[in-house]
Amino acid sequence: MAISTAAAKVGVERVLPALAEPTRVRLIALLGEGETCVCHLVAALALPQPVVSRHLGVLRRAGLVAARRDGRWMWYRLVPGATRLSRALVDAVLECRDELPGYARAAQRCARSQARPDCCK
Amino acid sequence: MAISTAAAKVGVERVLPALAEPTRVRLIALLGEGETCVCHLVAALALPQPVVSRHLGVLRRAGLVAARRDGRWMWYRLVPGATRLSRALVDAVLECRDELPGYARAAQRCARSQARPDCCK
DNA sequence: TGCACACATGCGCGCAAGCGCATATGAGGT
DNA sequence: ACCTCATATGCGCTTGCGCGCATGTGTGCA
Repeated sequence: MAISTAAAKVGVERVLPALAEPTRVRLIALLGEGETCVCHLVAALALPQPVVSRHLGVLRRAGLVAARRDGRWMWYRLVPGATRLSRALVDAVLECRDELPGYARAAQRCARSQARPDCCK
Repeated sequence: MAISTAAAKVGVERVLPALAEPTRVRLIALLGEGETCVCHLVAALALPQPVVSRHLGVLRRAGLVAARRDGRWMWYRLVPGATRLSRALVDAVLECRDELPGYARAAQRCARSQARPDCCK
């Protein structure tokens, strides 16, 4: 079962502010590639772990992503069809992820991090 | 010619923060009904005129709306296809405008304001 | 049970965003 | 020219947000 604090009814006015942050937009874009462990997201964005964790919490409370625990690791994924609005917004972001400043490098770092066999099993 | 300070290349990171404000989302929703004079928007939202004007400025600089002067009045409209992203975002907002808190009353006040013949000619 | 690791959260600070207020700008009318 | 009206903008203040840092929580392992 997911942890995700059961956001359920989030509402428009909570989803849009969640996407107002460049780092959070990049997180959405990265998660568009598939479920990802937090350690890889930290490596991808080259930011301190508490910063990434906080942003993930905002996205989770906005109902945009969900978390799953696997041992000591947490895996985050996009929530596919939370709301029509959130679906449309996420799709819009994913469609233009190549325009995001620094996204290419982040995705590269994310892939490199996932390739290392010494983390997340 | 429109006034709109030529936003041209706006970018994702500027469009999304512009939509992070509930008042600005309601403005987008109202303008989805068609070109509207500022005085009607002020009446619709029941907010001080400088507040509305400021939010319109943010939306204009984000490339989401454009302004046209008609005598002493300013008419604002949605910019249809500024970016694929902005189009998708605006469409998403328009599709869920009925979920916006207080939007129904605002639209009603906007219609009433437009019905009065003693303003905006 | 004690430690190590991965992640989340409380606290304090600095900065940017929004608002209220007054004022500037631009257009029309007399 | 002067005044009026509609809208935009400068200023000071308050509030919220994001960050750095330290610490708490949950899990696996010995």
